[in-house]
Amino acid sequence: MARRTIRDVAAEAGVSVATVSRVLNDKEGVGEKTRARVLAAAARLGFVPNDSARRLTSAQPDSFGFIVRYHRVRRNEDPFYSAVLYAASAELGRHGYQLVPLPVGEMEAEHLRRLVGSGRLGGFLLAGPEVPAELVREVAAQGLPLVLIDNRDPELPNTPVVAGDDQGGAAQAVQHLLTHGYRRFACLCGPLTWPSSRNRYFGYAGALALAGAEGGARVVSMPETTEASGYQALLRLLEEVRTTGEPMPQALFCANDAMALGALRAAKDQGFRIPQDLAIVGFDDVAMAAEATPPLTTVRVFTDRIGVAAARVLLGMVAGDVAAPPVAGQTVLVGTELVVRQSCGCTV
Amino acid sequence: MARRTIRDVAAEAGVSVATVSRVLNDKEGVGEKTRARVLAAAARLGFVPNDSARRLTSAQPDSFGFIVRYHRVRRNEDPFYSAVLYAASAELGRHGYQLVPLPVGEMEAEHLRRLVGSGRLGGFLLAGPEVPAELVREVAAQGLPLVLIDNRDPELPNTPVVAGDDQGGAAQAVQHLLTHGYRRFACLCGPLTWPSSRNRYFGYAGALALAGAEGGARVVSMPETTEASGYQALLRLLEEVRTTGEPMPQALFCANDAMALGALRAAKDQGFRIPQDLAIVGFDDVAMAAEATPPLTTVRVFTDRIGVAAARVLLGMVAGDVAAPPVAGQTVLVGTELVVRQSCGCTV
DNA sequence: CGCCTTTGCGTAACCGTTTTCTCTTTTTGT
DNA sequence: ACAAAAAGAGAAAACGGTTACGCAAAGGCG
Repeated sequence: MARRTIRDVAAEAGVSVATVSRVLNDKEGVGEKTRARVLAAAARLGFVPNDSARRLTSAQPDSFGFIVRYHRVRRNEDPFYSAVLYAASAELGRHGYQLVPLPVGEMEAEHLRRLVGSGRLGGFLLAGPEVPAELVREVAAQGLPLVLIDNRDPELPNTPVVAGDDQGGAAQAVQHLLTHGYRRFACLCGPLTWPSSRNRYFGYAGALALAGAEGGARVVSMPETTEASGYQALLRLLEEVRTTGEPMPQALFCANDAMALGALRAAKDQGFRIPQDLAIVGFDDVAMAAEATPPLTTVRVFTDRIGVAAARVLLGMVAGDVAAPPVAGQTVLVGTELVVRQSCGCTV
Repeated sequence: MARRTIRDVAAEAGVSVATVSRVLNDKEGVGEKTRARVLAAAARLGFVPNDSARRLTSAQPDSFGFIVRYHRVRRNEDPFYSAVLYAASAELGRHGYQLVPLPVGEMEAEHLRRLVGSGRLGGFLLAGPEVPAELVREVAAQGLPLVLIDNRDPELPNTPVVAGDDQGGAAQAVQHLLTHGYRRFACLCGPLTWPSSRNRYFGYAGALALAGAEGGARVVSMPETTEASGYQALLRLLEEVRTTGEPMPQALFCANDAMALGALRAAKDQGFRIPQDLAIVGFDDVAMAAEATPPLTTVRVFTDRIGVAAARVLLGMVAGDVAAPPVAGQTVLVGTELVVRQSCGCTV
């Protein structure tokens, strides 16, 4: 079927093109009967409006950029944000927008300049804590809507943030460990400057303080959050226990599953039985978590929901698209879910 | 700075809009001096052409769809294709196109229909073996260029395919194992209907046949290629060895790192020393491979290059964009690289 | 040196929408 | 029943490019 234009629809319905346009854009000032007639004609002809022509006059943006640090994704190191990307893409697509993946390494390319320069970009989604600060500023300087995912930039105090509820999830995990009767804890995490590590630590420490657990909120912070870091972190913890003569923690809260898996390996290497000698819980619920020995109790992060939430905030920021624009400086926290397996001491 | 139009440039250069258009599109029929003058004027004004207006007349597509099975990416189960996506996106962007992520679950949405209906989509990249056949057919039925990544559909014999050199990489790995003096092998892999498992098995079996190794090309095929499958596969292999009374293999070739990691774990659980009692090599070179004990020797797959290659093939298929359109039915194999660590028996 | 073919450039129509302005028609108030 | 106001629908002018066509100047030829 040849492509139909608004004129074909007008002819088919016996009205003018202006009327068809009004009907298709839900503008008022069209009679009920005429409206129905136009709609029917459009459906009969299988009419699909031409985006380019529409954009030409209205000059509305038609896409958003999704910025993420390229090297992370490049070597299969972090599957996390691709789920966010897909979910956000689907949600924006539902509203007629496209989401363009913008790996950081390519930012300076002609592509981006054309996109921004031609006014097609309506804003940005910026994922992860490892995006260079100057890039964030450059993006912000475009004056376009910006939503941070799993990040937070002190220089952009009014930029909305969407993230998993790290603090709440961590508290939930610790509270579960407390029901097992454990009283001495340790936390293994990444740099406390990274929002996710920091918030998870806060949740852990807060829940412990609330419960009045012994020994305070012990923490081992590593420069990375990989499996290897988790392994090293446990060794370091053991070393500390040995030198200080303090009692060994009974339960370990790890800021992500990769670290938890590393700690689990290290603990087993050192002769600990898990969870009898040491309980471990992780965070994220990656695929491997369920397959560890013992299966890892962890906090599930709904990456797809984070993507959808971020997309909605962005949509709220482009004028006139959604009734309720976000409040300046707001943070949207997407709920988490405790997935109880066996590494915590449960025997399901 | 207010947005400049082609008319501004024409005025600035003292020529007509037609001439400016010709210069900007590298059409012939413009004098050298005039061309230079126009270019200078455009640069001076910071002119960026309006994509929508351009598309309105020429009706050229401006984006491509990247289709992948949604559920895989959703729960962080497969980071593989996101690297492909980003690389392809960057490459297409370099040529002025956008790449739109199209999770399979959303295919039927209004978004896709609009995209296809309004003629903006110039074709599709389709990643992975788990995309439903009827979807592939539906996409193919659009009559738009289609490139398969890590897939192959017997019903689409003339559709170009881009993939890693599974067979070559596997052969390379086996040849390396042969230099260690091993003569009895086994292969752990997923369904032999999946192109990647199948091709890796072929490379393994071929290299063995060429070397005349004992015991033929033993293989354990599992329905999945997860870490858990690898664990089970090794147990099954042991069981077979026990019941048949055949000698234990000396080296294991696994069709991906997840399975290799699982097999490694199982082997250690069964009291094998790696690599002294059993050598293991994997495929993919995921982040965890380097952190295993012992570090896993594996075949690195350049997911980013696969993305770029796929993008180039697609670009070659849209008329008039690249000089050399791909040959019908061609397959582009992206080279792999053996990463020697310690699980193969090397002591670096 | 005049005729014919190139070559270089400008004019204007067109692509498919949205939107302003205008002209009818209908509704409302008295 | 009549003027005034409101509502519905059409004509035409944008939007910012591309391109068919036409015309002038430059070059080739006998």
